[in-house]
Order: sequence, then C-alpha cells, then structure tokens
Amino acid sequence: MISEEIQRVAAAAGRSLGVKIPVQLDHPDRPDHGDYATNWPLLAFSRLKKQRPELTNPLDLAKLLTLKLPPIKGVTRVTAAPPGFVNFWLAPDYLLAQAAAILDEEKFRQQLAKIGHGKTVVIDYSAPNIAKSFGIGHLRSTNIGQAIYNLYRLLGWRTIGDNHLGDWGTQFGRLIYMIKSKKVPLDKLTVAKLEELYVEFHHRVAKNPRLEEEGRRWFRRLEEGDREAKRIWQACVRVSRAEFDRIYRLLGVKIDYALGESYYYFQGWMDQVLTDARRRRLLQKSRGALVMKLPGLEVPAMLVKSDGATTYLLRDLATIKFRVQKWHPDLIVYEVGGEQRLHFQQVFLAAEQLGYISRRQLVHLGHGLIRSRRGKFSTRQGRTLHLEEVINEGLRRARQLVKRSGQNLSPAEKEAVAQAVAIGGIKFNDLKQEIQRDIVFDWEKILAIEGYSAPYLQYTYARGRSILTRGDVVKTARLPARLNGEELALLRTYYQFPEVLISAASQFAPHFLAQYLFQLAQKFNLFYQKHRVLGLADQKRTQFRLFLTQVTTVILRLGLETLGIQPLEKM
RNA sequence: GCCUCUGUAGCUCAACGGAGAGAGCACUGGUCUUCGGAACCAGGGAUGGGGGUUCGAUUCCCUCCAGAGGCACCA
Repeated sequence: MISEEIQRVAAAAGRSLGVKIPVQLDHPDRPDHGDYATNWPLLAFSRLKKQRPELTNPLDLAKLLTLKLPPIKGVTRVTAAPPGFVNFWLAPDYLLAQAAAILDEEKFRQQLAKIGHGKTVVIDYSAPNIAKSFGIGHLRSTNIGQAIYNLYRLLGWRTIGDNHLGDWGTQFGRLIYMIKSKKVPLDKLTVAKLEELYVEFHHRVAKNPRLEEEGRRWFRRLEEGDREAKRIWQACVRVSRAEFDRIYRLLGVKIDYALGESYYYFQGWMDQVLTDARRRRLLQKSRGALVMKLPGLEVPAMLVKSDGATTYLLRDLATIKFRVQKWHPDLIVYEVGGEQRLHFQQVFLAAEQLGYISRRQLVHLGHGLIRSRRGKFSTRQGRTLHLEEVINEGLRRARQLVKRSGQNLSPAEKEAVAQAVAIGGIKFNDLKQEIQRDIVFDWEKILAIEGYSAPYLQYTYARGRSILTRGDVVKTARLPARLNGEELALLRTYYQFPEVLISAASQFAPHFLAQYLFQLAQKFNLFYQKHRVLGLADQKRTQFRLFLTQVTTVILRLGLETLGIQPLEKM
C-alpha cells in the first residue's frame, strides 16, 4: 500500500535529519490538505530543537523534510503546512489505477483476503434466550456480530460464527416448575406462553420468595438427569428454536453454529473445566459454592452453586475450552451487551488462569443498550419492545413509500423492496454509530429514509445501477485532461475503501464502514446532480463517468453486503 | 458505597493528541429542458463545570455535576 511506502520513505528522511520516530499518516479533514498528512515535524521538533538551534519552529522542520524526500511513485505533490504538517497529494493516475483495481472484483477480493490469511476468529453473537421472545437487544448483537463476521471474512480470516443460545440454567427450573404447577400441556407451548409463565413466576416470587428454591431445585434435577424435567426442557427448546429460525430468515441472517449452553453439559465439558481447576488448585469453597479467586477482582468467579448446580460462568469457560480445542482460534470475539462487562472480565481472567488461552485473544464488544426516551426496556415492567413489532411497523412504512415509487415495479418486486428497506433500516440503525453507546430508540430514526440511513445508500446504489443498465460496461477508463471537482472528489475516495475495511475490522467498528459508504454516496449524489453521464458529445467523458459510476456501485454493493444490508437495483 | 460506560448544535450522532470541531434530522431559503426528487445547494447555530499535562486537549490525568449499567448462587 502506498501509505506504507510514504511512511517508510518519510521515516528514512526523518532519520537523516536526526530523529527516529515513526511517521503516522492520516487523511486530512479538508481536501486542500492533501490525501495523506503527517504531524511528524510537530513531534520531532521538540527533540531536535536543542541540537539544531537554527530551526526556529516546526514549520521549518516540515519544509526541511519535504526537501529531503525523494520522489515517491504515485505521489504528485508534497507540501509543508503550518503549524508543522507535511501533506501528500496522490497522483490522479494512481487514484485511477486504484479504482480500476476495485473493478476487477475477483482479484480485489483476493487482495483483501491476503490480509487475514491463516488466522481464525470465533465470533459469539446473537445468543437469544430460549423461552423468551427475540428482543431488540439480541437484534443488536445479531446485527453487529454479523457485520464483524462479514468484515473478517472479507479480509480473509477463517470465521466461525457461534450463536451461544441461552438454553441452560436456573430459568429452566423456574419454567419447569410453572409448567408443572399450572399443568400446561407441552404440545400447546408457545414462546408467548413461556414468556407469560416467566413473568408470572416473578410475580409469585415477589409474594413468596421461597419459590426461588423450587426453581433451583428443578434445575438441579434437570442437571441430575431427571426424565420429566428433561422432557419439559426439550419442549421449551423446540418451540423457541423454531421461532428464532423464523426471525433469522426474516433478517436474512445465518449463523454457522448454534451449539447453545446445554451442549457443554451434555458433552461433559463443564466437568473437564472443574477437573482442570482442581488440578491447578484454583478452586475454593465459599459459602457452600465452588469459586475461583481472580487477581484484581474482589468478587470471586462462581463455578458451582451451593446446591451443586452449574453456573453461566462455568458454561462460558467450558465453551472456551471447547472452542480452543476445536478451532484453535487466534481471537474469540463476544458481541454481548455492555452490562456483562464484569462477567466477561471474570471469564477472561479465569480462562487465562486455567491455561486455555491468553486474555489478549479474548474480546468483549459490550454494545450499549437500546432504551426508550424514558429509560430501559424491561420485561418485568411489561415495557418490552418485540422485534416483530419493529419489523412490522418498518414494513408498513416501507410499503407506503414503495407505492409512490416512480419505477414500474410488480407487486412482488414492491414487496421485496419494502422488505429490504425495512430490514436494512433496522440493521443500519445498529451499525451507524459507535457500538458501545446506548441507542435511544426512535421510530423516526430507525425507519428513516433520508440522510444517514440505509435507504439513502440503497437509493444511491439504485441510481447508479440505473445509469449502468443504459450505458456500456467499462472496466477501465482514461483520465480526462481536466477533472472537475466532483469527479476528483470521487477518485480521492475510492482508494480508501480497503483502509476503511481494515480499521473497521481491527477496531470492531462497523460504523467506520457505514460512515465511509455514506460519504461516498453523498459525493456521488452531488456528482450526479451536477453532471450528466450518458449521451455526452465527448464520448471519452461518458466512458470516464461510467467508470466512476461503476466503481461507486461496486463499493456500495460490497459495503452494504458487509453490513448485512441488501443493495437494491430498483426501488 | 465501589466499579464501568456516556455527557459535543433544538434533537440524534462523527472526529488515531493536531489544521476554521464534521454530518444527519428539524427549521429557513433555493435547485429541475431529470441518466430515478427516497436527490442536490445555501444559511444560522455546539465540546456539562473547574483544575492539570502538552507547542497543541472533544480526546490523556484529577475533581465536581448529570444520565445509564453492573457489584457470586438470573443469563
């Protein structure tokens, strides 16, 4: 990459001036500051001013550095700028070549895939709880997790998605107790019914705290292999999984594995963790429970409860042991809400103490929660927001909008567009901003059709495609003698695409990609507004603009697909 | 009480320690001999308070204030 070349050459020039600090490059905010900039002279000045008193300020040093720089292929201009930056302009023919490289899509993908070749990442995401409806929080995990998965995959990593279903634990003891005490027929179970039972259980506990004991007792019996308990548990899992599958189909999401927590019970992985812990003398008895003390944490990690039943934490440790043995991952990423930060801190420390994996290879992406303007959505307060409601409202609005489309769409096409717009909007709402922040749920925002939104990107793509279906397919183009501002602005955006993908992946920040796509779309729309593409007297110009349109649509398509959003040919 | 996250324009959000702090929505005024107006252009407006580190702080440190989340037998 040219950025590395600039860094290398500039660092060498810097050394010849007597300062050994690496050259950091960034993209300046303003176009008149070039395509890359470095603050190297500002950093170097304080070190150098003692030895070189003739340098009175960082700008002098910047000027000196530009003089020392040999020509760099692809760089057309280097300038020193106050208070002490060096700016680099890329040559238009270099920019054109980079754009053309993207159009050779297969080769472009191969180039990207070299970046992470040979590395493996396990991504733990979505993870809805059996016997509860698919809430908007799990939707967020699903959307972000899938985007991270797609990013790493595009960059050549071997990616393993695991939907760590919440299908084991004390809540099943509670449900089994409720189902038995209310004599609910198992063939009549629905997710709604289960959720109702769960809420009712909490109401009853409020009056009679001893009921918690009943829940724990039934979970322990489930773990001890009680046949009746197991039969009821299986029925719960069956209805829930059918429901989740339906939702994943709606969302267009497919996760490689859905082993679930129960897998680690049935396969005996939890026992192995306990054995490992004993062998390493990490287990302690505390208030009747088995716990591990962890360095730097006051609260010990509980592996086994005082009644002998297993904990969430033990299952997470078993999961790590399993994943390490099966896939040998370089990285395990957990896309789980930020309220579990302490839990994962415990898990990661414990896994390291057990010798399974280094803490540095474990990442918890704690996304912020989605809350209403008034506060948190809460199952117990009956203030939940079901995904289904959100999707239905999105579809309703999108259908209204599609009705007014000037395009000649068949009813089936209209429905497909409405779905892509509604689902795309919902996903984009989760991906458009930094993930650790809370999101204030807002219908107008989640289903926005203007501005920084999925439909805006889909629309821009459709516009571009519409031109391309009328023009010739161009794979490359010649640079016109003079580029106008809008053409140049587009060319100066394309080469950044791979950089954006890399930083979005390495910083687990899908919003970097979302913002880049939006900026690209804005530039294309301005270009589109001011200039015609087709039917120009200057045919070479038409060819060149077709090329720009083509590159724009390819990036938009790849980018949207990576975010899990469907691009639309017409809408 | 302790720990973590978040305070940026009327609202919702950006900004590896760098150059007039950028967008979207809303508001006001404009653009069309249209390859798709779900578009484009222009305008006003912002870093919670106080210290500190630095040539330079929205960013790092301290403190106060405000909001959210968490603090072993739910997951």
